[in-house]
Amino acid sequence: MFSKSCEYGLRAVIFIAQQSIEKNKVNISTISEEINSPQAFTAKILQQLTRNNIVKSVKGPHGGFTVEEHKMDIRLSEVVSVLDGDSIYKGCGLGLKQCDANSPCPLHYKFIEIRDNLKNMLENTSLKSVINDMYLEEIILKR
Amino acid sequence: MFSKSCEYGLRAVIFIAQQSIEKNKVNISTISEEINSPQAFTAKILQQLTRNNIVKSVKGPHGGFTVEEHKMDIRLSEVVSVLDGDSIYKGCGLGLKQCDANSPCPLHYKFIEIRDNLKNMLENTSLKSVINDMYLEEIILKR
DNA sequence: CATAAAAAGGATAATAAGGTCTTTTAATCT
DNA sequence: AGATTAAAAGACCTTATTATCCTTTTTATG
Ligand code: FES
Ligand code: FES
Repeated sequence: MFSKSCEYGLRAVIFIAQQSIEKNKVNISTISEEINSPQAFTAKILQQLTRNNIVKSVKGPHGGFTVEEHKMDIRLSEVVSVLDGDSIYKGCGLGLKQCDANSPCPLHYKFIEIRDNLKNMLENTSLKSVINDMYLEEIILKR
Repeated sequence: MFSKSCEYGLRAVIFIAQQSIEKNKVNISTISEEINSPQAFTAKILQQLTRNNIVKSVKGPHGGFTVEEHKMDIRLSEVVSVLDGDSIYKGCGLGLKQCDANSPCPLHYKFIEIRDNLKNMLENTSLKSVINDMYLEEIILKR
């Protein structure tokens, strides 16, 4: 469904956001431990997220990553489109160059329903709401 | 969503099935032209589908591929699991090694809903029904 | 100001996915 | 039987993704 980058990226952002709420900055080695991801690769992904203003990074001693208060409202869809582009929202399920209701592929109508559900789910899910849900039940970011 | 193999494979099977209903065998070069896919690669994919008894192949002059009458009832889910395995039906959206409601990831409940929709769609869609739908409207397999 | 901590950036390596080519096997038709 | 046609099989190549390593830059603090 998502690329590895995107999977790690989502887990990382969620972890950082959660820690930011508790006023903690977290560094890459902590992040990759807590979400069980390859450290250097995760650093690369976080660079992208930083450049796209999804997370904030601070260099130097006591530096690390945070999600700023006003960024808690961003939707998971934004994280996904930074890391995986938007082909998942727009592409044809059978790989045709363009998905278009005017000349649909055999799966078009059935597929766009699922694709749109995914899109809506990601667009309606804010980082904040994910974090809130995590306090209601034992939720994990690594296994 | 699906791998390239799976996209080409689904398109190929649908094309072959459609031709089989019209009593035509089709060879690889026709298939790859009609679904706009790389020929040699498509041949590889069809080998897999043949080994898994989804399509039937006949060598030699007037050979080619067909979908036999009694195979018209197979579900798209079978084609997908032959080509892409079943991680798409079972895997965690955030890439955890196992998806498990007992220790869910932050997206678990929202994600399994979409994943199950996809699964059901594929399990409820037979090859025959896809072909039938194609006679009702202008549907395309290449672009 | 030196030092240490941390992210950023560049280069490279490993693996997987996507794709091609050549040889072998089998069927059909003179 | 021999020529021809077509798929099967396997070796090989290419590209993209995933992952690591190492150097540079930034910055807080003693
Ligand atoms: S054309 Fe294939 S999903 Fe729309
Ligand atoms: S644990 Fe992640 S989707 Fe179920």
